[in-house]
Order: sequence, then C-alpha cells, then structure tokens
Amino acid sequence: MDLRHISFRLLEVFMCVVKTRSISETARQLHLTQPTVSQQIKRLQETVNEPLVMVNQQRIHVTEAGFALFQTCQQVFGHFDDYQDYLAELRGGERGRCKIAMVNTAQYILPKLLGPYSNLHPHVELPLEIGNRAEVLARFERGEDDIYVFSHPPSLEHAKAGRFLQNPLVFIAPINHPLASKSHVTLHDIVSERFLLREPGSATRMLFESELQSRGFVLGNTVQMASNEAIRVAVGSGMGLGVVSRHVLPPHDMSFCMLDVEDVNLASHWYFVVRTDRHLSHAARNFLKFAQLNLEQCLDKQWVTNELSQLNKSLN
Amino acid sequence: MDLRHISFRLLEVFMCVVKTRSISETARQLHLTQPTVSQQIKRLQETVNEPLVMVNQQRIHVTEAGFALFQTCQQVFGHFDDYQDYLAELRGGERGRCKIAMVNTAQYILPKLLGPYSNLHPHVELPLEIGNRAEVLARFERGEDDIYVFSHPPSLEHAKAGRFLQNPLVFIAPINHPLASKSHVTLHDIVSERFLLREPGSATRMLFESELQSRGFVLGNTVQMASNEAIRVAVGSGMGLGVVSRHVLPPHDMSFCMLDVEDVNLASHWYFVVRTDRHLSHAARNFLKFAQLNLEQCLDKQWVTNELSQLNKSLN
DNA sequence: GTATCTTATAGGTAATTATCTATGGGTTAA
DNA sequence: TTAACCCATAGATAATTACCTATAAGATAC
Repeated sequence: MDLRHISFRLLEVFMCVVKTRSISETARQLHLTQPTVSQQIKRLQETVNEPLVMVNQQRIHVTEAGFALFQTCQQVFGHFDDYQDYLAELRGGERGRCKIAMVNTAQYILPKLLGPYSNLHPHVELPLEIGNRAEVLARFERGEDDIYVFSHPPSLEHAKAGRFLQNPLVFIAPINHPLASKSHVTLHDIVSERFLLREPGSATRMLFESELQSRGFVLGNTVQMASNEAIRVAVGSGMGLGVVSRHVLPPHDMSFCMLDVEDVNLASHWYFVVRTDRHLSHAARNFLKFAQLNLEQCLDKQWVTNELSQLNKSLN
Repeated sequence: MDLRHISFRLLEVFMCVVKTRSISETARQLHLTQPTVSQQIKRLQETVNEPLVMVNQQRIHVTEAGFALFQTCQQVFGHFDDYQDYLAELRGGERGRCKIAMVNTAQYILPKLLGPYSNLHPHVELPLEIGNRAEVLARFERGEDDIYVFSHPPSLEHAKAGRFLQNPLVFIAPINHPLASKSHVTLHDIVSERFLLREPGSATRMLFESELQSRGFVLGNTVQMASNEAIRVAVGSGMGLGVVSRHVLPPHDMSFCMLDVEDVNLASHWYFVVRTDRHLSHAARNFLKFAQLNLEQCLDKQWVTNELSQLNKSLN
C-alpha cells in the first residue's frame, strides 16, 4: 500500500461510499458521476491491495479492511481538523509565540504592557530577550525575534519602527550634592563632575554624548557602570552624577535627587521595531495591535507617544 | 487549506525537511533535486496559507504552524502504519471474520473444529448462522456468508465444495420396539411404520425419500418435527421411528436404539461450500486450511473424508 | 416484462503534479 | 577573496490524475 498513490480526495470519496453505502448516492452528494466513483474505489482497492467494499444485491457491503480504513480516515481527517482549529487560534493571535528582544532600559516599562497582554492571551508564549544595545542589534540583524524594542532604532532598511513612549533622560545627583540645592543649573555647571554612565553605544550615553559634542563640551571624568541600578545606587552613595532614563527611577526613592538642567533636554523615544523581510508571527502582530489600543491604560499617559497605528497599518 | 491539493508525498517531503532542517539534505535523502524540495515546500505553504519554515542564515527554522503540522503528520502516518499492521494480521488470518452458515444438523459436528480454531486465533470473529436447508440455501444464493456447510451441496455454478466428513444416517427406534430385537431388518420391514422426519427439503429427508422412491416404496405415516432433538426425544418416548444423522446422537443415550437395516445404506457427506464469485475473507481461507490440517485430530477419524486440499488449492 | 435502478467497464481529455535543468543571489569558511 | 554551500526562481516535460461520456449487465419493483 503506497500512500503516494492515495489522495485525500480519494479517501473522501471512499468515506462517503462507506457512509452512504451507495456509489450512485456518493456521486450525487459529491457532484461526480457514478463511473468516477466506481473507478476511484477500484483504484483505492488496488492500491491497498485488499477488497474494501463488496457489491452484493445492488447494496454495498463494507469489508473488514474497508471498515478499518474508514476508521483510519476518520482519525486522519480528525487530526487535520484539529490542525485547522490550531491555525485559526494562531491566526487570531490566541496561540503562538511573540519573541521580543529589548535593550536593558526597556525592561522597566515593557512589563506594564506585557502583563495585561499575557493575561488576555494566556496561550501565547512571550519569550523575552534582554541585552545591551549591541546584543539586541545583533539579534535584530540576524532576525532572531519578532519585535525589538530600541530607544534609537537601527537602520530601517529592512525594518519598520513605531514610537510608543517618550524616554526622558534625567540627571541625578546625590541628595547632599552642592548642585542639588542650586536653582539654576546649566550644562556648563555639570560637565566637570564625575559621571557614572553605561557602556559606549548605549542609547542613553550616545544621546548624552552627542548633545555634549554638539555644544562643544567634553566630559572630564567618567566611570562605566554595567547597569542602570548600579548607576542609581552609586549616585545615591555619592560617587558622582548620572544620566538615566526617567523610567528606571523608582517613584519614591529618596537616596538621590534629580537635577533640573535648564539648557538641556535629552528626550528620546521608545520604538517597537519589526523586520519587514521576515515573517511576523500572528501573535506579534496581535501584540502590536494590543499595544496600540492599550498604551494609555498601561503606561503613564504623560509619556505616551502612540504612533503604532501607522506601524500596524504598514504591517497588513 | 484544501486537503485536495496536498499529497502524502508532499507531507513526507515536508516531514523530512523538518527533521533534517535542510532542504538540500532532504533532497539528498529522498533522491530529489533541491529545487524540487524548495518548490514542494512553497506549494505546501501556499496551500496551508501559513509559513511553515523560514530560512534565516542558511538554516531552516520551523514556525509554530510548521511544527504543529509536523506533529499532525506524525499522527496521520502513525494511523496508516497501524492500518498496515491491521492489514497484515488480517491477511495472516489472525484477525477478521469468518462467517459460517450451516444446516441444523451440522451444529453437532462443526463446533469440534471451531473450538480449536477459535482458541488458536482468538481475534477472529466467528459468527455462525444455523438454519434449515432452505434458509441456508437462501443465504448462499445471496452470498451472505463466507463458508456454507451443507450435506447435499447446492448447484455449484458459482461455488466450489469440498467434502470433509461422512454423514451416515441411521434408523432409530424406541428400545421396546418389536424391530429392535429382530436380527435381520430390511427396508420393507419398516416402511409401514410411523416416521418422524424433518421438514421436506432437509438433506436427511431428501436422501431418505429418494432412496425410498428409487426402490419403489412410499411411506405411509409421517410426522414432521422441527428439530433433530425433537425427533430423538419423540422416538425415545415411542412415537415412531426416525432417520437422523449419526452425529446428532449423544453417545450414551439409552432411550432409543439403532436399527441395522441391512439393505439400506443412507450415506452422504458434509461439504464446506464457498462461492467463487465473491471475495473470501482471509480468515475464512485460513479456517479452511486449518480444517484441512486438523480434521483427523478434531473429529472422529472413522468418518473423516478429507478432500479439502483440492478445495483450498482451487481458492488460491 | 418493462421501466428503472444499481454498479462496472472502456475510452478519452484536460488539468495537475512531480519532477528535472539552468541559473542567480546570499552565507560561510578557508 | 574565493570556493563551497545554502536556498529561490524560472521554465520545461512527462506522468498521473480526476474527471467525463457512452454503454452494458444485473437487480428490483410495479
């Protein structure tokens, strides 16, 4: 019995013959002619090399091998039906996976969206990758994830991006720092301080350094820290000043204070980025739609910059 | 997703791609060219209307829909493998059905064959039909069973028959009957007696009546009985004489006695009869082979007439 | 016994499928 | 950088398939 010579159509015809116990009736139901059905059954029997039905008195009698094949068919079609159901859920975004890679800083804000989304769609897998900018960029180049979260989005040759949240950078200082009590602080006042910064290439640092460069300043004394928490704690204990995303600061932490540097506005945005040359999973599309509709509810309204409708439109 | 455009071959190719994670490797393993495989996968994806595999860095990545389809395929092919196993058992005679229709009298002898056969092949269904000659003949005409057991086989136009056992008919009389003690009894002596007989058309009666007719005798007084047991009991209680198959007489029943009618030898044979214009189930073929080999062990050797080898040969 | 139903067979055709070869572009590793 | 390998696409062909119509033979029912 070589399955290669059996088509699903053939099995469908066979099943109908077993159900109706009639070749003519099958022909009528499937909009075929009677000889076609006769011939199909004959061919199936030849392939299986076993009689499946027998004609007795103008009445079709199903043999044992025939009935067993019928049951086999029922199971087989059942599995394909199940698969169809699965596909439907997949397409509806109810199932599947949405792989997100984000830069470190984003881990302070994204969970506020991911939590509600995940509750709404419990069957969607949501593996998260968190790394520094270089790592996430490498993943992006290799197309390893569905959605990437960047502050400064990379070259958009094969990608589309959509802003969804402001990422205000703030200067933080120890609470007992001389500048902390001064009312008018400018960039000039702080460049000579020791700065605690993330590694070169991080969006925050890039933004700050490009601001400095365009204004003709150079930092004198910098210390590289491995994480935003490290910066926060180090600033709190008086090691120097820091520039961090406002989102990484716990609301009621009193171990440091923000400096209002009058002539500097380091504002960037968070972007969802997707590659256009790769297939985007239904779950990922669904997540982006969810984000578009629920940004304001999930995140602090004052920072929301909802430009996801354009992104979503361009993905259809 | 229209299953009509999916062939088992296509799924085979797809499964190999998922297993090997390589289109070229699949081509090598299945003795195809690489473009063939590429194209097949493309077509499958178009039919399913969902990406199933994605190429990333010369490496095949299976999507969720792809993996689910792979699992579906595994189950589907599993069911067909099961079916193959079933067919193998069916063909080996280990499974299936052997429907036997027999005339009443045969039920005294056939179980001696059926019992051992059934013990040897416990998965074979053995539905038995027992009826009078007319009923079994009707079943035979309609081809409702695999094997028919007759004493006088019917017209063999679409059938083959093989003898397997003598069916000696004996005269029985009440133990106190005058003839019981006589040493030389002839047909002439008994025709005037009252005879208890099965219905006209039964093989036993036909044989007896044809013997009478050819010798020019006519029975004077007959009573029709519905079963051999009824005849036996009735004879035992003195209602008259009987003609029955020797096989229906319990060995140690002393409520009647056999008459040795010197000038009459009513001997016929039991036949297995099968139709040649119908498919004979494997189980039935297997049973006939079993019978051929085990007649002597299962039945009283003195009556066995094993002509089943010819029958079995003609069925191959 | 005729009309009507059943299934089987023969013969034909158009569509589909399963392949191939040739070729091109991108990745990896020496 | 080149050689070797990956996959995709285009275009062609031979085989197979899925149907059909016409017809015949056997069963059934009035």
